[in-house]
Amino acid sequence: MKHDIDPTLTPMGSGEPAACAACAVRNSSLCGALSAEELSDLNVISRRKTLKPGQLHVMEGDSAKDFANVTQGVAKLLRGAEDGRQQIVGLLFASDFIGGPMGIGDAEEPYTIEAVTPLELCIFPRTEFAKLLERYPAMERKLLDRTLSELQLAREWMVLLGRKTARERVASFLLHVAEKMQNHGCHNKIGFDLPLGRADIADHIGLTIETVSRQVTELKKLGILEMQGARHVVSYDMDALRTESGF
Amino acid sequence: MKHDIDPTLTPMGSGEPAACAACAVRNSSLCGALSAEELSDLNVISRRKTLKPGQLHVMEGDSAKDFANVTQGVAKLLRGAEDGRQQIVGLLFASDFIGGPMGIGDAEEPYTIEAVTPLELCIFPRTEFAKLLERYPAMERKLLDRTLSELQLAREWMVLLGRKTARERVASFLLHVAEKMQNHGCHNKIGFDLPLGRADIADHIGLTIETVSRQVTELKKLGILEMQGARHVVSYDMDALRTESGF
DNA sequence: CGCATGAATTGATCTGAGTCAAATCTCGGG
DNA sequence: CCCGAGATTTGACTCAGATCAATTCATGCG
Repeated sequence: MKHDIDPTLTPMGSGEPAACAACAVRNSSLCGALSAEELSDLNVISRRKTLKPGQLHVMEGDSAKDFANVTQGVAKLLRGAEDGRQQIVGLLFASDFIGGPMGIGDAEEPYTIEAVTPLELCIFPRTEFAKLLERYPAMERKLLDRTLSELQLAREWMVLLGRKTARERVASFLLHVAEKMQNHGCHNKIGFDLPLGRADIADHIGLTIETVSRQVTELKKLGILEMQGARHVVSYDMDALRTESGF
Repeated sequence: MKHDIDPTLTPMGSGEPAACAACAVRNSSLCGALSAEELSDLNVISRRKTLKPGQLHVMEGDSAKDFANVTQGVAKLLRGAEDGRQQIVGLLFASDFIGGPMGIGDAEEPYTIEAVTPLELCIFPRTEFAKLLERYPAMERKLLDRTLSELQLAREWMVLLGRKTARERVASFLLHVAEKMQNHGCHNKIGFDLPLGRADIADHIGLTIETVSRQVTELKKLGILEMQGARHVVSYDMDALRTESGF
């Protein structure tokens, strides 16, 4: 457990006037809905937060204090039971937005959010950000669009968890990560890194570590992919991987 | 397969000026965001659609033509594979809103929607409804809130599908339905009807018909509930049911 | 550069839920 | 009220994936 290490918080705002403008996810995140001038409204309320792998951003049950944007790295969204069983209900990549219940009043964090790689967040106090959403409908619309795609993804995952075999789950997971992580390669052959270890993969696709491992081995034997270390995947045939991923 | 029976479509609008005002889900649906006068904007574009159990409202892959409100009955939202496996990714009850991707352009229906009980929908043409959303931010906000709760529910279901045992799944499902269906009873003892048959329950919680049936039998043996016919549940101890439902 | 430690793989065995196959129940229609 | 089709339950057996138990591998550190 490395959960006790304190994350780093850096104020932005007036000191760095162009912080938002220079942001790596400026265009792909919610902020993309704002013009350069409007952006300064956001700039003044934002703070940067840096987390090391394993550190928690928020914990299930905490009172929700702010919204955030992921500017770098990968985080996992998880729900756990006392007995150790846990389910990763989502992964957060650069430009993803964090902000569960939108009501203005108090609210509880529905999930624990933990950094899986070094993580950089841009956080906004809850009430102030809510005001901005009201002022800039384009941003609220963008949030709605994103929420709808997350809903769709969650339901996709319900199909995976409810009806797919172990093989199909692993193949689907690899395809999902390949899409999200910048990868090199072309056509049918690409390489990419897994942000998660086997334990987290297992918790995301509803299997055990051992089963994940065995399925990866089988995909290697089928000549569909090759591992370079435990984290780097090279797929020789993405189409075949797609076939293995089921419907 | 009863899918070929045509549903009934009735125009509303000018002929029935007060149609919306008299609507059963007036206050609990999105429309609750509108004042009595504003409601007429909605009234003129809405049509009523009636489906019998088993009839489809839309099919996965169709081009999305409209949004809708459920005014009565229960529908299931499902995604299927060619080989017969299918997963119910959600249930729609009275006052739930139907409208997947919000973009103004063309879009595909992501799921098949099928009536499980006699169903009554209030449908709105896609583009016209989108315009109304822009005109009435309160309605758009309400849509965002609803979408967020659906996302939360979907993730809850991911936990069920990914980590819960058969017993826990059946108990969780019963609790979910008990909340959604109007039920009579008090305290710890309540009775309610299951809108779904065993096959649909199985497809919703990622089990087989037989396993669902066996788990229901066991819950009976434990004295937690009693069945009156296959569809009516009487639970003598909701707390015990909650315990069985796992985390 | 070797060593230690946690992560990943592999193997052997077990088991919860699936599959296949009958009963049995239920309920609408005649 | 009875009948029959479809839904549900029950039973016997199987199997995919879990569990338990060693290896083997990778990587960071002294």
